[in-house]
Amino acid sequence: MIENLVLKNISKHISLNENETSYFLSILEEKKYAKKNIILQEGEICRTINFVQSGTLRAFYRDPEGKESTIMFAISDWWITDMSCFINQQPAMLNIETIEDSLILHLKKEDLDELYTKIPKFERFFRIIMQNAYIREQIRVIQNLSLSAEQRYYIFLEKYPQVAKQVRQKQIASYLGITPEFLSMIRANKNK
Amino acid sequence: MIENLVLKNISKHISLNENETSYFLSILEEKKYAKKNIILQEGEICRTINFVQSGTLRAFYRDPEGKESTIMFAISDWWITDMSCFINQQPAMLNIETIEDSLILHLKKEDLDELYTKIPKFERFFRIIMQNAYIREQIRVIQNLSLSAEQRYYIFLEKYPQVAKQVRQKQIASYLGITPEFLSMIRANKNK
DNA sequence: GCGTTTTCTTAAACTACATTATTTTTTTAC
DNA sequence: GTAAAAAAATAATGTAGTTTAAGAAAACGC
Repeated sequence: MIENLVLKNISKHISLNENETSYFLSILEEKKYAKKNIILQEGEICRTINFVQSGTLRAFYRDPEGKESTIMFAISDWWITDMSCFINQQPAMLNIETIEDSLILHLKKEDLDELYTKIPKFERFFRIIMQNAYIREQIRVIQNLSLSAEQRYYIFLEKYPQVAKQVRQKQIASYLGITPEFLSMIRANKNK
Repeated sequence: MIENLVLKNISKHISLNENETSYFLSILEEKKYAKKNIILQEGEICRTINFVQSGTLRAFYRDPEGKESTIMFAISDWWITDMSCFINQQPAMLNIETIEDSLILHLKKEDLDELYTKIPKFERFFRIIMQNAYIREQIRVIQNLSLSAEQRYYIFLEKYPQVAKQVRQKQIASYLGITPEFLSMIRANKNK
């Protein structure tokens, strides 16, 4: 069944009865995207938080000169959005694109706000999701400040081996904050 | 009254009745610290999340060679902890020190867990706190990846003018991920 | 208030990573 | 399956930020 994965994801932190489950499922909108589709474009209001049923997504910032910085990858079982713009319902800073064919569940801001009041347990669920996201970003900041590009690359490979297989090297480079050319040099050095 | 500030902080996102208020206050432990005191040392279990009534705090990572990276500053009205180690009740990666004489309210992990079950509104409160922290860190990652040290410095000055006045330049440099010498050069350039 | 310690500044030499350009390899489109 | 496009590798040159060192200014301890 299609909904299994998101319910399993929810059940890691809270448990729902039948009514709650069916209400929750009723506010999700499922959409299929082919690979290389933009699901959120910078400037556009970011209306949904998104659960990846299957596929691979990438969120990235594009600076005024066109240089891309990858902010996060999301694979099956992850939540992804431009959180800042989703919460404030403002034009997105980030772009989110599919890297593989993907099946996404969209949850609208207004439906989430209603969900919090109808089923307060979801406050707990998203408190934990936000907490984990904060911890992840904080660790990334520490690593960006204290480690060399080479160290960050090998940590990335260890931490996200699945992602590393699915995405282009230039996208990994842009996640690490280096050029594809320099990542290429790092990889060439490993045999020395 | 001493407790006013934390109650005002809470009331930004949820409202408490009298019983709830007094229960919440009863689990906070207030402590005074002189300037340059360590309130959390790396390696020690991080048992509390901390609210700054007054003063200034700094959380930093010290790498094996002794180089420090400032992860965050906290002034009056902010919450601060080593979130990763607080949540998992593990040895801290970070150190937290006072930069000025400070008055801190400590909230223990076990009391917070109980608070969530006794007054579920606090799930909402900390959901919002975590969400804001996540958004802040994500924006910091974007800026670290896409901007020069000079640009990051001027953004820091604009965003945290209060902090900038209270902390040493070498601490700002370690927040930006550059050496104090290079920050000094950036500042010298501003007149050119 | 004064000596000591820490921080800040300046400057020269150095390095991690960027840029540009070219070639080779992989992916994509039909 | 093959041509075209995109990505990856390699290498030379360039630069943002580091390191080291030394002097000046500010903060600290008593």
